[in-house]
Formats: sequence, structure tokens, C-alpha cells
Amino acid sequence: MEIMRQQQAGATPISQTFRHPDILEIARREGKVTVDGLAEHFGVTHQTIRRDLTELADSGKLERVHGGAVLPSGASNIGYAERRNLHEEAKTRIARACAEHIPDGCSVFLNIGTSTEAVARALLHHRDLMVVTNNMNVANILVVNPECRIVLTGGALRRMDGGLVGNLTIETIRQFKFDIAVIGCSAMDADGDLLDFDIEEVGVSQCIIAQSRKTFLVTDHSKFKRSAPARIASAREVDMFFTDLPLPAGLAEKCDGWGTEVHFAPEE
Amino acid sequence: MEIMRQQQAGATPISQTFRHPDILEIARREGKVTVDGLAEHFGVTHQTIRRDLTELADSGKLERVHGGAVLPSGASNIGYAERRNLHEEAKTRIARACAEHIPDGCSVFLNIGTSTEAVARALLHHRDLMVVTNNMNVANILVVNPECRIVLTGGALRRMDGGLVGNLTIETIRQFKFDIAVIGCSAMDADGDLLDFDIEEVGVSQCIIAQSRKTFLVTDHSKFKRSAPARIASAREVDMFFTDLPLPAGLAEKCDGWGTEVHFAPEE
DNA sequence: AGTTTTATTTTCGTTTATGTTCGTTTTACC
DNA sequence: GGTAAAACGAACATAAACGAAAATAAAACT
Repeated sequence: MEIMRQQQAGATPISQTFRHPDILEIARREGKVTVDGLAEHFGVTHQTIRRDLTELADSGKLERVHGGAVLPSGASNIGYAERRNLHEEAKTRIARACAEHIPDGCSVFLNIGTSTEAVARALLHHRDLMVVTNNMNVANILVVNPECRIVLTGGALRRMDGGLVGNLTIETIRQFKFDIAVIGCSAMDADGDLLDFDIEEVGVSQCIIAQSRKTFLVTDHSKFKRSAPARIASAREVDMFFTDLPLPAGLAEKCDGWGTEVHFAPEE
Repeated sequence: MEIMRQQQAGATPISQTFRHPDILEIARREGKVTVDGLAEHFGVTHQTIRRDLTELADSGKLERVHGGAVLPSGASNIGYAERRNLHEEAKTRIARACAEHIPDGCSVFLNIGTSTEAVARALLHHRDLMVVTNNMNVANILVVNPECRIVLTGGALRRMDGGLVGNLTIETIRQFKFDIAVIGCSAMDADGDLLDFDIEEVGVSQCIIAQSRKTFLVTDHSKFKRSAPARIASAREVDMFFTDLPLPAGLAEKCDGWGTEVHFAPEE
């Protein structure tokens, strides 16, 4: 009679390991995980990783594919994912450097752009933050950090990049005062002017800068070579400038003169 | 004097009350803690640490894993995920019936709630829609329908259900006029009053109804048996009422008198 | 003092996670 | 379209981790 050990019917006895949170974080950062990669990373068997992935998939945190797993569909992955991979490593490094200068407990605005999304990823372990954003992807990324209050501006969702645009955005921003504004830009010229393609976004960015005590700019070196029609602001108004490679001749001196701190993300 | 009690070398024999905050701090710093590590750190037995971790896990501060504990990550999401699965089929059927009465090319508001999310899923193949919502999940669902313009209201993101709440929400809604408002409710009483648990949401729902030409209510039968403290509106103000099972005695007649069309989703 | 309460250790049977093996399924390549 | 390699899941063995309860130690209280 002892043999019939009845387990609870409706219970979901999902096992828990140290690896699960790590796997999820890697998945969020990379967009996917592989059985091989994880097995090596944790120093365990393939079979063990398979079990982990199966469990995570069962609880809906991941979606299983042959050879690994991916983030459950519906989230931030659009055709935009390609652009995200461009200079991915550099952006992650830059973002990490930026996040190190964002203290716990402060209020931050993160605007539209792949670079600011990378910053959001780097803020996943910060505590007691209040993040306001006009970027749905940022909200989707930070939603897993329970120590972070998230406020979205209103606006029309632009599928291209997950941005919320329209006059609602600026109206929302006006109701806040941020400790730190983190902005990106489409291009930067030799005069140290930040440029963008979209005139509407320029208005938003200017508004953000006006409402913030400090302004952080995150941009990889590819933006130095490009140009764009609309002017956001001058780097003079930026307090900290995070990038990956040394600035073009002349610009470095200008930043120095303006008191704009330039931080280079270590190459590792 | 006698204070130098020789315990373990290097160990700090801190008594139980003082260990808990310490464990939490280590957990937050490292992201995880191990039974072995903590036992050595405090100079106590494994069993003692296990008890500590069990207590911390019971009070929700940590999440237990084999060999230690980790920070609770998806804490807020679980309750909602379960609720979402509750009556999943019925909700899908109801949502499908509702979506059939939403013509292509119109403007719709979808508010917070699992039922309205089901409607969003049912709208994935509609064309030329304009959907305004205060529900991030709805936006995430509909983002894959390219024929649908999505506008999000501003507000603080509530992890519990993906809702955007706060005064920004109502401000946004006031700027629109919708063809159709799709709302859910937490409960419905015998008088035909729609009820909700959250007083703030009630204000939002009322505002939505006021700004819409037609109001659709989606609710499964489980709401008939429950009650809730805050009153949204009367079913009299609802144009179409989508549900899965026949209404309680009396209510059907009332709806009939009010001109509220009641639609039952086919059982299949 | 002595007694009660609380915290910790010890012990032991049970549960769980992991590695191994093997047959099956999927994918990729020709 | 067929074949080889990779990936998969099931089953089993084992060692670690676990929880319950009794034994012990330390406070706290009268």
C-alpha cells in the first residue's frame, strides 16, 4: 500500500537551479542560447542543460528550438533585431560603462535607440531605480528587474524601433524632472553637434535634456562618420559621453574645453 | 576578559537574527548564495543555513534552489500567468465573438485585463485598425499585426498585469474619441453593475466609456459569482456584452430592457 | 539559584540533481 | 530524396542536498 505515493495533481513541481536565472539573463542579452554554449559556460552536461531549457520552456520563460532556446515570441524581436546586432559587443561595453555611472536609487530617462536599450540591459541589476522611457523595448527589457519602477510615455508605437512618438510624449516628459537623461543620436559631426534623422525625435530629445540634471550620451564610433539633417544639441550640453573608440581630431579638445567627460568602454 | 570565545577559525559566530539581513545583502551583491558558502561564512552548520534560507524564502525575500538560494526574479508575474490560464478557452471563444463585431478600419480602446488581451489576440488579422490601450501586453500582442496602428497611453507600468496606470492614462484617453471601447471587469452583480477591485482603474474605465461611441463588455461567467468594491458602470451603458454562459436569472431580462445585446460564444 | 524558551547541532531516512548510456527524432548536407 | 551527424528524451545510478526530529547549547525570564 505504501507504494502508491500520490503526488498532488495540479501541482507544478518545477525544479530550481542556480543556472535558471543566469540562462534567462543570457537569453535576454543575446536573444538566444545554445545547449553547447551553456554546457560549456556552466561546465555541465548537455543533458543537464536540456533539462534546464525544457523546464524554462515549460514555465513559459523561453521557447525551445533545436540546439537551444530563444526568447518567447511577441516581445522585442522585430526586423530591427538585425540592426541590434550591429556593433552589438561595442554597444554592450559602452552601456556597461554608462550604467556604472548611474547610481542606485535615481531617476533616469532612456530614449529611443539601440544604444539606450543596451543601457537598459546593463541596468538589470540596479536597485531602486525609476526609469521613464518612450521606448517599448526598454520597458520590455527592464520589466524583469523588480527593483525598478518603469513609466512609459504615451504615444503611437513605431514598429521600426519600438519607439513611442507623437505629442503625447513631450507632454509626459514635461511632468518629470530626471536625475539623468540617457540619450543616443544618429550622427555626430566635427563641431560636436548631435544629429538625428527624425525631426520629431529631436524635439523629444531636447525636451529630455531640459528636464534633466545630467545628460549622458551613448554612441558608438560609427556615428562619427555619418551625418543627419536635424540638430539635437551640442555635446557641450552633455555631461558624460560614453563611446568605444577615441574621438576624431579636434572633437576631443572641444569636449575637454566644454567640461564634457569622455569615457571609453574598455575593449576587454 | 572572557569574551574571546574560541569558535571556528576565521568564522564570525553571529546569532540568528543578525544573519538574515547579512544573507540578503550577500544575495543582492552576488545574485546568489550557497548553503556551503554561508555555513562557512557564519561558522554554523548547513542545517542552520537551510533553516535561514527556508525562512527567507517563505517570506518571499529569496527563492530557494538546490544548494542555496537566488534573488526572486519573476515574483510578480506568476499570479498573473496563472490567472491568464484560468478559463483560457472560454476567454478565447468570447474574444473571437467580440472581434467579429469589430469591423476593419475602426478605432478601438482595449483596457487592462486578461479578457481584453484575448480580444487583442483575436484582432491579429483585422486590417486598418487603430488600437489605443493602457495595457502593455496588448501592445506586445498586436505589434505583429502590421495593419494595426497602436497607441499606448502613458503611465507607470504595473508588473502584476502589464497595466499602465496613473493620471497620465486618463489625460491620454481624453484626447481620443473611439468607435468602440472594449472593457472587462472583475465582477458583475445581479443589478447589472460592473465592478472592479481597483478604484483607479474604475476612473479609467469610466473615462473610456465616455469617450466611445460604442461599449463592448467581455467577461466570462466566473465574474457573475464574485463581487468587488468599486462600481464602474451599469450594463445599461454597454452596447454589446460578450460572455460564455447564460446570464443569471433577472439579468438577462434587464439587459433586454436596456437594449444591451448579449452574445454567447459558441461552445464548439 | 532554576525554569522555560529559543537557537543550534546531530543523526538519519528521503528527495533531488546530475552524469551516463542508449534508442529515437530532427536537421543538414549531398 | 537519402544519409550521416547532431540533438533529443527516457531510464538508470549515484552522490549531494534536503527536511524531520531528537539532542544539545545558549539565552531569557521569574
